[in-house]
Amino acid sequence: MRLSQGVEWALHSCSVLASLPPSRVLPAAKLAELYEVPGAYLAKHLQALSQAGIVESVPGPKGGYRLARPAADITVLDVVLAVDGVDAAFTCTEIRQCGPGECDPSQYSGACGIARIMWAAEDAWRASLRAHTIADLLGLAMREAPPQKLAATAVWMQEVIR
Amino acid sequence: MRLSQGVEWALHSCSVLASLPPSRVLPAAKLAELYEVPGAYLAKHLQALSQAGIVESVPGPKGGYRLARPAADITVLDVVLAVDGVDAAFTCTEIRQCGPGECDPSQYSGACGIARIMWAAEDAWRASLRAHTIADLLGLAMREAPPQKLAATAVWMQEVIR
DNA sequence: GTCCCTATACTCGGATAGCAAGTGTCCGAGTATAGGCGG
DNA sequence: CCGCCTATACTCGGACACTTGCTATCCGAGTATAGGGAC
Repeated sequence: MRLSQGVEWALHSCSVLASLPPSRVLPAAKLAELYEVPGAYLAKHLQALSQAGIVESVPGPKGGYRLARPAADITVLDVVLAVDGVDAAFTCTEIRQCGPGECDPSQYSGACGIARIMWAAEDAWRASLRAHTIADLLGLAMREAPPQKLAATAVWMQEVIR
Repeated sequence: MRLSQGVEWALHSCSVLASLPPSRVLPAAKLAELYEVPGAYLAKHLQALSQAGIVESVPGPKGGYRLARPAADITVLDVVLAVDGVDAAFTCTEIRQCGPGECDPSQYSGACGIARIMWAAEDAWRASLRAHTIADLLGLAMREAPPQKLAATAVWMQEVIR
């Protein structure tokens, strides 16, 4: 089980967008520059966030991205599902119904026990991610990043802000 | 995030192996027949379980696989990690250190906040899987499968058992 | 001087190649069995 | 009749193609701005 690289980028990007003044936007190219990642590829993930209604885009010059709602109303789970897809990691193919003594599917009450356990674990994973918001991420970064880094980022952002 | 198909097969296979009489074995080909899956591919996953010390193999005619320890001592997590790999789903590439104002890594105290949250969620997922054993799976199957299916499987197993 | 029009440049958005990992298959190494042979 | 030897057949184990999905990139559609011209 492996999580897409884009999840990390998307979470960091949302954290930065959360620090923008209201109604200001930041282009994808600048975000890519901030993290030294391929701009065109980061744009693809921001597109996914846009379609999920997490960020909204402003076209044209002076355009860019901003959060679509308050950072405290966006959970980490929202971002992860938007980038990585909403499908469950475990898919039950009902192989319990194969082999000797095949019965009518109606004979089985409820889902396969193995699937229930796997899905319960995923629910625990989702619940843990749902317990944190983008606002939490920004708070952590503000509190734990080196002061020198915070200052440099603030200066840089003043220059590229729209 | 997507879990390998082999995880489902491995869990079902372990559940069946748990129902074997002591010291008896079942060949991979018979397990594949029971679930109507490609035998050679299932063998690949059983190999992974063998290397992880979850099942042990008996070579030669009358050979096959059996659990390496009591079913109650094998957690679902053990099987999942053996088949899918032990690497964390989320990998932190420390992109927080990139961009303007780059500092010495020693300036950062502890892991990135985003990584901590993602890893905590994975811990919750692992804990949920660790709470169930192969013995639980067998119990569920015995209790919930249609009686007709249970009987047919028991007959089939008497024929192919080693 | 002011207003309007046009050309420009910059943004997002989706469609297009490349590559790694999961998927599926095959053949070789090793061993317990079954049959034949000798005593 | 009993024991030993050999050939056999069946098992696991690792090495080899193929497909799906993630990774990375490019070009076209749309818009706000800036400059120039007309009034």
